[in-house]
Amino acid sequence: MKKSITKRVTIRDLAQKAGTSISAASFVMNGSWERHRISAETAQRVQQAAQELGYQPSARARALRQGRSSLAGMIVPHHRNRFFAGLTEQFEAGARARGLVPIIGSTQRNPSLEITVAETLVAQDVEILVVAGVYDPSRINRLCRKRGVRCVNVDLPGPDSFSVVTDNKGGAYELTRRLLRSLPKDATTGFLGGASREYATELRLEGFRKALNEAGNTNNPAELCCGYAPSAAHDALETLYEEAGALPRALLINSITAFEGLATYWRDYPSHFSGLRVACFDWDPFAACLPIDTIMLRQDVEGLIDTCFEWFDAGVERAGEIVMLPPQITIEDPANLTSNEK
Amino acid sequence: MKKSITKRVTIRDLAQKAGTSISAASFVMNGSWERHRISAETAQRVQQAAQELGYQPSARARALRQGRSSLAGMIVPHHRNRFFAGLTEQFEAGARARGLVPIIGSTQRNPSLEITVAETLVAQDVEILVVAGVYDPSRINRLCRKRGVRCVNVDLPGPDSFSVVTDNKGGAYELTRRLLRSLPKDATTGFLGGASREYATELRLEGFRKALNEAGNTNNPAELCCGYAPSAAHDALETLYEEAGALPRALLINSITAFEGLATYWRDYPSHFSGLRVACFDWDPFAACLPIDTIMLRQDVEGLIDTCFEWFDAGVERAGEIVMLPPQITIEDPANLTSNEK
DNA sequence: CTGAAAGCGCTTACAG
DNA sequence: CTGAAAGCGCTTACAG
Repeated sequence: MKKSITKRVTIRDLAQKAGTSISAASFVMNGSWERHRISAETAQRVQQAAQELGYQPSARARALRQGRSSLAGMIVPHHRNRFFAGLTEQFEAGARARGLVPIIGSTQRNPSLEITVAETLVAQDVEILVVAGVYDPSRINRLCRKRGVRCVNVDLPGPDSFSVVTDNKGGAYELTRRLLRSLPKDATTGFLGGASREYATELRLEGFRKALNEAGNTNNPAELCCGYAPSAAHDALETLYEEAGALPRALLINSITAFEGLATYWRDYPSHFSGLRVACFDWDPFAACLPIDTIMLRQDVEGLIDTCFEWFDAGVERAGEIVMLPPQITIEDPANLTSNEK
Repeated sequence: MKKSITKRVTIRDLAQKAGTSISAASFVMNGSWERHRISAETAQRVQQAAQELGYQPSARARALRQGRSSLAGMIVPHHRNRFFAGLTEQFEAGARARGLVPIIGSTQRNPSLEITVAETLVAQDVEILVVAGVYDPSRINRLCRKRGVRCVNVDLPGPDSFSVVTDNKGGAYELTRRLLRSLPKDATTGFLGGASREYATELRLEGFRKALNEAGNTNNPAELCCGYAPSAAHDALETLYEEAGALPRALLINSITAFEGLATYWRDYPSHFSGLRVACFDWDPFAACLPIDTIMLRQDVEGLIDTCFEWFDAGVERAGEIVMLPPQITIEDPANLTSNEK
């Protein structure tokens, strides 16, 4: 005995109202009625009835029957910067272009939330899972494999799935080279943010050191891998200043969140920045407006996601393979990048 | 070049492996086995088998059977600023706390995408739909009503659903009052961004004008409702400067995206800003570091979303009712605080 | 051209 | 205590 207030309009109601069989109604609703030689007049009646009833098929019932969910899942740490916001928006667009409904879960860099979110997405039978910026992609990769979900890593690669990443070493190398231009050969330098022993940070450090070597800079750089929190970056700068009596002439900032700490430090002590050049491995429109001598790099957000979908479309697994994308643009004028803002 | 054909593990496989009936397996899997007097030994066997098989129930099959999807939907324009990023993160947390899987769709302020996204969410049978920053909430509200989906508007209210919004008029009034402090009584003023005839913009304009009136400022303010695009705000400032020969002494910026345009304009012409005070109806950490004399307001993102869920939990419809929340914090750039207050 | 029927993977009232 | 069976709302091969 059902006693729901608004009872769902089902395909049965639709068929009844249109005076057709259920299958005819189904064929009309998903556009295959001509192929099934339903008469135009019948199709018309069904569409009319659907209109009047406000009928819309249940995506879940359809998915269950068809064995495919039409859902596309993605995991990111959060949405609070342009890199992740760009990834998720591109992901949404790519998913919709393929008739998939995007589901994005954020994990706040919390390892246990990561696995929980992955499990809920897998339980929804997502057809693809894009994993970005998690603590341990392998666990998620294996979970997906077990459940037959196609999984791809972005930003941080893993041995158990196909991965697509930015050329961290090359990008950091190029940034550092530009940073050192027009500075004295043995200028003091520093690297701020990220976590040592972490994939991206290590590679960026390598690129940073390589550029220093090539420039013949023999000064020991300050390497401050203080994590991603803005406050930690702020404090690291403060300590550095107190110990050395000055900030380094050239600073490579590893991630926009660390740059946030630098911005607040700059606001507190603008005079400490005179003659100082900064480069940042990421981009933000407001950050680019600060009157700090800064070069910003923008990762190829669109390319990263597009590559994931191309891999998905091709249907070939390529587990363990890593595609590396060059950072797209080195930004000195952010004005041309804000055009897609509304 | 191989595609693994992993057949889905169903509850039937689980029951078979554990040597129990399907219903027993089901009871064990969703934790109600004690209530159904399944022996501990049987439960143990089922859990063991589930572990070995990597069995996880299909959320969609369960949803279909139970008549509830455990999905929570939200619509936002995009994720590229702290206001919307904050809303979606709070929404995710609230949904997960209730055992719901969050699905967030962004629409890039495109009216036809808005309705498409709403339809896909409704087709997924979301149990609640939170609508923020769309062009026309009413259409979506009606769609939901027809399909029995509980719908709530955030930011922009509508007559057909419960709505929760920031106190736009009060916030703008307060911002403007602070803006005018220590400025001459008849200082030139301006309002930049948003769209005239739009709900939030009109109310903020009202608050702005009210504060001007109270201050006895009889100067005609420049009201530039140029939309939300940073480039439009930038151009509006440029035009204003050319026409008037100077920017107004006090500027209220309606939304952080318009402030982005102001930031780029400031970068191009910092000298135009001397003696100028700015207030912004939104907040961004980098924007707050710019050396512009700025007061920023932060909407109560947490409160807005929490109120939605409280309404959802209560189960009462309250269509047409509007709950208004005061902006939570007024953030002032500490760099500029020394001369003023605190 | 159209309809009756099986079945996707679950849950749960009911019978044993 | 446990199992057989109905049914959620669809799709589609198959029979008529």
